Amino acid sequence: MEVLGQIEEKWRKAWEEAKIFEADPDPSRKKCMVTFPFSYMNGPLHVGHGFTATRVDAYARFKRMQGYNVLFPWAWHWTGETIAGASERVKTGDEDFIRALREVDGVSEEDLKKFVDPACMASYYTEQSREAVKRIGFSIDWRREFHTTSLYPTFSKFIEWQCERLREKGYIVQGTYPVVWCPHDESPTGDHDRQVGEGVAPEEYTLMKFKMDDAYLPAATFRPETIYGVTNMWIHPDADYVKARVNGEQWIISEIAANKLKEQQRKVKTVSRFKGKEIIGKHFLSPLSDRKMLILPGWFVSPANATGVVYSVPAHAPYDYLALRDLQEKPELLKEFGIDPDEVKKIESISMIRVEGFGEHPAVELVEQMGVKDQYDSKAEEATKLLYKKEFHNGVLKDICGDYSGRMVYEVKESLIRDFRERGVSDSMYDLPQPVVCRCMTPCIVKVLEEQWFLKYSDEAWKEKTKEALNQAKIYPESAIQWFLNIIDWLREWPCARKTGLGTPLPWSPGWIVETLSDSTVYMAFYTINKHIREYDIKAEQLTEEVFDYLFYGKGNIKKIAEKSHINREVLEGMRTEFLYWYPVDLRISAKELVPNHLTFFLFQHVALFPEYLPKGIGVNGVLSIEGNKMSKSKGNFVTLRNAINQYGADATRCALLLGGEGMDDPDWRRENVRDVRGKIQGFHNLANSIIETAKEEEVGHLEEWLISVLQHRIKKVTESIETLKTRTATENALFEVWNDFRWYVRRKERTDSKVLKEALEIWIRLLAPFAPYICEETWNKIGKEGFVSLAEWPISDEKKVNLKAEETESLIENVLEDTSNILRATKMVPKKICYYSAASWKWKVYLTMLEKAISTKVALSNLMKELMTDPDLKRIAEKVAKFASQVIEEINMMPSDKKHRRLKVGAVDESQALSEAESFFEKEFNAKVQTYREDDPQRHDPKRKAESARPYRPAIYIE
RNA sequence: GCAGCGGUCGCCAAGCCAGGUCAAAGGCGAAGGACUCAAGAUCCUUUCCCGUAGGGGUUCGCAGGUUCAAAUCCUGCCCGCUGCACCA
Repeated sequence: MEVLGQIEEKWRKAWEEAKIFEADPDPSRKKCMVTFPFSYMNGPLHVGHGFTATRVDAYARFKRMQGYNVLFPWAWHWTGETIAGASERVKTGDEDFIRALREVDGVSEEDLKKFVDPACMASYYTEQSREAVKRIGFSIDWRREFHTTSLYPTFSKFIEWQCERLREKGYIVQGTYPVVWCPHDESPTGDHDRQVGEGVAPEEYTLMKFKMDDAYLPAATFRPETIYGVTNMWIHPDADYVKARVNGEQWIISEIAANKLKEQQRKVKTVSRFKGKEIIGKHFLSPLSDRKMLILPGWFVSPANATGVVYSVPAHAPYDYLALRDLQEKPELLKEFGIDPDEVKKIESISMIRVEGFGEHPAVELVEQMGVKDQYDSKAEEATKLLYKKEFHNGVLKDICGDYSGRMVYEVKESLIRDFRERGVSDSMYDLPQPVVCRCMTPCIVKVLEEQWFLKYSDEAWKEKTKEALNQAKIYPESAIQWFLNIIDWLREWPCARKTGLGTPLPWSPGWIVETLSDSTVYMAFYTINKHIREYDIKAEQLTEEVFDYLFYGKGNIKKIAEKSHINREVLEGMRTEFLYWYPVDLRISAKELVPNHLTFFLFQHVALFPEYLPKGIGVNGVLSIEGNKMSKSKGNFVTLRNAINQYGADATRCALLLGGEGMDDPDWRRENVRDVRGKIQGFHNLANSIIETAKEEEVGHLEEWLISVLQHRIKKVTESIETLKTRTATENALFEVWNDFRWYVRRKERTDSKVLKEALEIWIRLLAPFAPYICEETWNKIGKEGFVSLAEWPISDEKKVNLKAEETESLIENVLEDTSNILRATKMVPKKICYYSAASWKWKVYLTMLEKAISTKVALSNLMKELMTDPDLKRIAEKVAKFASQVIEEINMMPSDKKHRRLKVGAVDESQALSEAESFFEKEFNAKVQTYREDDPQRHDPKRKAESARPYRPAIYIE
């Protein structure tokens, strides 16, 4: 381990000194720009990042070896609320959080003190992570590195330019929408920022406006269609209500509701304050029929829910029925409100929805059926939900429902809400169906956020073009394409600015900061020019819109731009060249969780801003788990990249990650596996060394031909796999399959001193280099090659070196080995002597004839025999021929066509020679004397007359 | 609920799109053996069941279907994982 560690350190330094990963434009070479989404610096990089990034790096290294001019840049994401929030938690002394920083991230006390400044925190993790990225051996051009936010002013200028261009094209618009809002943080509260209420979103209630004296009772409901069945009103007798002027009208609502409405763009002025009981017993009018009805006490009513005013439809709402029944059965409850019990008794349910499986009054039936006791019974909630669902999907509105009579509820719901609104009989308000509490422990409300900035991902034309962009790109794996298409359709306006957190202020609206998923979409273009910005120390002020327009669009007069910006003309041209050379992005890879947001935004924004430079490839991979569990700091199974490298080394970490999985499957990080892979790396090193040290034998025999031949297939497989980002398959082949080839060779040959073996090793090292670059660099050097393997030429599969005969002969030997062992196992014999009999040459003649026929048609025995009998030699032994043919006919008909072609091409194999040559091998394997004969050798030793059962590729076997 | 991915011989994981080479790659684990004074490393064998001659039987989430032939194609079902928006 110690040795491997030193090797890695040595080569990392060598790469750095030789600057081999610094890539500059070179028109004579094809370019390849690969990227990994910059990671968010609220913590150290972990092995999950490592997984995706290693895929990028393996591809980069592969392409570099293929001769491409490869650029793999790197940057850090600091934008957003999270770092600011984390820093805040340090400031306020959140013990759990601080413990995690100490224990998981290994932050020292001294550094911890600095974390009260979010920039220091981000900077700390950036330093740490850069170190890890270097040590794992990613082939990065560090000259282009940066981090986001206004703390990196030149990048901020780029974001400003991006926003301006988007707005100019009409892709950034303003809108007013309701959000879940934390009054303390003064910002929207996303799902992950919540202590309570995951998944809860603002819902719009319809408020039916019932007239009462000089005011309205705006009763809240999700089912305004039930207005036709209203019988009374519910008010909580003990809750606080107000009469308030709301946008010019007098409303009677709960006090809580009045406060809520203030946040929803309503002018609310409280006129008077009172307990609910004060209006109970009064009468009000239905907005549709002028029917006079009674306000009754409803203890189930929550003043915290919507307006705290509820109208009653006992025929269709279990709560309403229950509450009414309670009052009718216990008239004493009415006493304190001075209501005449007879008037309440006279209230009858009004049936207005017909629904299959129920009679006139579904709510009544359901309550009886489920045995709900009263309005306080928890089963009432259940019954309500059930009935709502039923009536919505299957309910038909009855004749008393005016224009909507005879229609299905779900059909008319939307237009009904709109109609009521237009006729002025209803209004609406937002509220949360369940409580939401922010992480800062403040209960959240709904706020209608005014004039927020949105990216207009709802734009149909934009969507269409984005689909085209997707279409022209290579997506790995292909199964992700459909997902992307769905996401493109599904996206709507995306809020692209926030009020708080780190980031770049919107240039035209400084109170707003560009949000994280919006400043991370086209920044790859910034890599191309940041090299110069850093080299020539170009200041943010110099990076005007005109400069960017020139660099990215070639717009404007360069002379004037150079003068105005005080950037050298040559420098500007160099930057322009650099952009033109590197763009578009050839490959971007991320975990699949970014498909519904970042990766799709990445496409959208390139369509908008760089339509000539659309991304060429996108890779999506699974999400890494740790020992089968989701990785998380609180679970204590958080594995940082740094720790992984410390424990197992870079090469082992890389290979273990790559071997974990490909496609969209979730790979799993297992200590056992990594440890083992580390052993393999060590083993490779040892084997390579022994081959290098002993190579001297010049002779090229059958086994050498075989090894070089099979290696050609491995080259092809690895090349194709990595090209299509099947990184697991690629690594598996480069590491294990090639290893097995070498192992078989050594086992058969019983020596490792062939020069061909060393040649084969040269191929192997190169095949493995993208995955385990350090150990390959070391062995490449040891084998005596000049230069870095990182820059060596990728092996090319050479058809001419494929030797089918050698391969088929070798597979013959393997078959014989296997068959012999099988016999030994079945008979439980300990062999003293083994005899092999190779098939007679007439059998080969028949066999090959059959193969040839089988290429085009299914071979029938009768036709075949007719043809064979035209050959006088065969005719003489017709009986034997017929017997043999019938034995192999099934095998031949079942044989897949490429195998038929192979064997035909190879023709007759000299099995006798092959077997004789392998005699000593078999003797060693079975620890017995081995003799080989031809089937028709008259001198053969064959007491059990086995020889005649010999078939091509299937010699007969006799064991004593 | 909507959408995406998946369910393979102890575990991880290929194969499935282009049906026969599939009892089904590779890795791990396990058992046995070689080497060694010993341990480790390495190498070999076995690892669904049966079998005294290279063979046979039962398998690829479940149930059907298509086909000479299905892990692979079709239909229905069951079970996991992930995403679903003001947020990285």
